[in-house]
Amino acid sequence: MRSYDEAVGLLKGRGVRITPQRTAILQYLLSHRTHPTADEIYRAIQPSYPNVSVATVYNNLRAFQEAGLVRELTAGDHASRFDVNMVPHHHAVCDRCGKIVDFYHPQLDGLAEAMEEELGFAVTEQRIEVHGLCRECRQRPS
Amino acid sequence: MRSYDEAVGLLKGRGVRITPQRTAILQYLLSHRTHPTADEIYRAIQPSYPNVSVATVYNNLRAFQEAGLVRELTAGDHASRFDVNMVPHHHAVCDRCGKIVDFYHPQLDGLAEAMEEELGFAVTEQRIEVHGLCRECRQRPS
DNA sequence: GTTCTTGCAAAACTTTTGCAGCAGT
DNA sequence: ACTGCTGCAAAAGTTTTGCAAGAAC
Repeated sequence: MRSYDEAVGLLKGRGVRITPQRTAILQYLLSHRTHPTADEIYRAIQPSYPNVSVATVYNNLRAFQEAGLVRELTAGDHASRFDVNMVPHHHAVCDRCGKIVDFYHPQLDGLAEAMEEELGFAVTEQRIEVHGLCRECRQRPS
Repeated sequence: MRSYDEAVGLLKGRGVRITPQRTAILQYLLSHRTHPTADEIYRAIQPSYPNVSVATVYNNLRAFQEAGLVRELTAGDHASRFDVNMVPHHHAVCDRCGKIVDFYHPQLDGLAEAMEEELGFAVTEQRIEVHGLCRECRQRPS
């Protein structure tokens, strides 16, 4: 998912109404590709929409998920994180600074087919997370 | 990690004391390779150890993690799950019955090296989760 | 004996829910 | 106008914490 218009088009196509709150959440997700938590989104849009509630953020993130617009991730801490990038990709989570870098590696293609053959498992989603230290944190003393 | 004795040896080697509660948790993990949640473990050992507290289960799962004996997973629901299998492997989560099947596929080897070269990222852990329907659930009507 | 662990209750935090009023289509 | 969304507060669920008493080494 790249542009706001594209995202709104998708939502409308699935019968999801466009409200100011949803616009705000969507804009935040699209302009901060940092895989924020629900609470981060809430605090970010709070100044401009002083009366959005946390519940609304959760409701809408779920609505977006059901529409196939975002996925829910987990970075190891105990709060879900959300990702609007629907192009297949994976995540490198830095365990020191918490940053999540998207990456793609062709080595991981074909896994779904292999699993279907070997285990009879019908894959609907791959969730590949690699943990470690990013380039910057490696060069910094602990 | 395969046997109880092996696990206890590792814990002792790291200065982790062996208590009845820890024994119970460990035995449960080793005999139920179902990647239970903290609460499942709590309820399972409750009859035999009527006064263990949930806090103790959490404390000990964390102690085990720090000793490198278990890893924390997430199956998409909002409770952490715990895994004693320290042999490199991945997880196929059935989104209908919740079962987690361990699997290993050589296609996933070498990923860490590739990431180090391309992104300068020092990988400490791979967390590969595939979601979908298991063989049994596919054959069952929804 | 020393130090780590337990157990309790309470707190902190994340996520969901019910429902009256409101807004998008 | 219809239907779905919002916002509030409250509930449900998960995880952490403080501390005195007890247990492992």
